[in-house]
Amino acid sequence: MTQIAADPSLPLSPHDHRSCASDALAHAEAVCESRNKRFTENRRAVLKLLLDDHRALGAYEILRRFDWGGRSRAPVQVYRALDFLESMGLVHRVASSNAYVACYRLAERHGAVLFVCETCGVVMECGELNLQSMMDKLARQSGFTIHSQLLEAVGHCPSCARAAEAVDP
Amino acid sequence: MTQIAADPSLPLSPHDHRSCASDALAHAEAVCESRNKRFTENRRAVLKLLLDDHRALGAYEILRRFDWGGRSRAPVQVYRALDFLESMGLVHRVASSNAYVACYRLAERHGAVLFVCETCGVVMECGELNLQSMMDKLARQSGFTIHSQLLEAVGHCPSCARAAEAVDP
DNA sequence: AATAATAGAGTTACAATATAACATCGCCGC
DNA sequence: GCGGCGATGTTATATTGTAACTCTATTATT
Repeated sequence: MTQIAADPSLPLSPHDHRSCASDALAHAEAVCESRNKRFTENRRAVLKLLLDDHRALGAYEILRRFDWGGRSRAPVQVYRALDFLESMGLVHRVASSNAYVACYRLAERHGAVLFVCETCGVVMECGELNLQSMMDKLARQSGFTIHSQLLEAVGHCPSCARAAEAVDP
Repeated sequence: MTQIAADPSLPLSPHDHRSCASDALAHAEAVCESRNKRFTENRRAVLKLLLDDHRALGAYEILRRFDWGGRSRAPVQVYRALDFLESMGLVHRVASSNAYVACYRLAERHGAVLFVCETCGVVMECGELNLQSMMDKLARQSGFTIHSQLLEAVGHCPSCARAAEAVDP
């Protein structure tokens, strides 16, 4: 299994996105293989759409872009693929905008800290485990048992922040 | 302005909820007063419903419980009140369940770390600022500017955790 | 290869959540 | 009183997410 830890600021810096996306796709394939799950055409197609860039897409945006080839447009299909991909740790749900973003951290199933730019929509993902363990610690102090965490911040990515600065200094 | 920092595990421990709720209501009144905002009947009524206990309610659950007195049932009204209350820091939105919970930390406008029990629905709120500043720090390292944070954990409160243990050890 | 078991796809219909747009009301300062 | 403005009331609609059921494809078993 590949175990490449992507630079968190990857989406913000210029890079060869074609290989970035194809690596992630190959990784997805490997992950499914290793867990005896089927990486079907629908699942692949949805992931591919999300891998187009480092932005989050809503389920209905995916629905629109999806090639239905004569079949009837059904949100269910998209949600099923998304649920599967999320359970495999290949995409993350962005709760603050009801959207989904491909995961480029080619590591095992994991939580994520997401930074979402409210202007351009780019999503930066950090693997910062300290936050997650602090959350765990906090929970344990009160007897809480955590099943899943949600860590997001909404704001401006560096370039949109500069642009906003320029307009409203 | 009152500045009482509630014990984060308040919702989990037996307490005089009547006074707990009425304190929060009085606080809300004071907050609005001090910021020259009107604490109208609709806003008060929605907050009162949320103050019934330490659980989150969906907007449509509030809609159902709301006393409309002849007026037509409109989600908009509920959302408007919720938006206002949230902007005043009197309620928090629980993104993981599209719901809203009253805030019992009688302090100035603030973010929150929410622990949500997926069994009984109780919401525990922590004022842990370390998490928030860690998030800020992480953001700054990548040039991100944060406007708002979303910190939630879903799991089991102590008593539901014990119950789950008993069933499935 | 035939067959049973199961996971996924396809389809229709619908539930749940949230907002747009616009008219009207009521409070506050003048 | 009146003008401005924030809040309410109303209708309609947009957006997001599931239920329920059938059918097909893949895999395991014989």
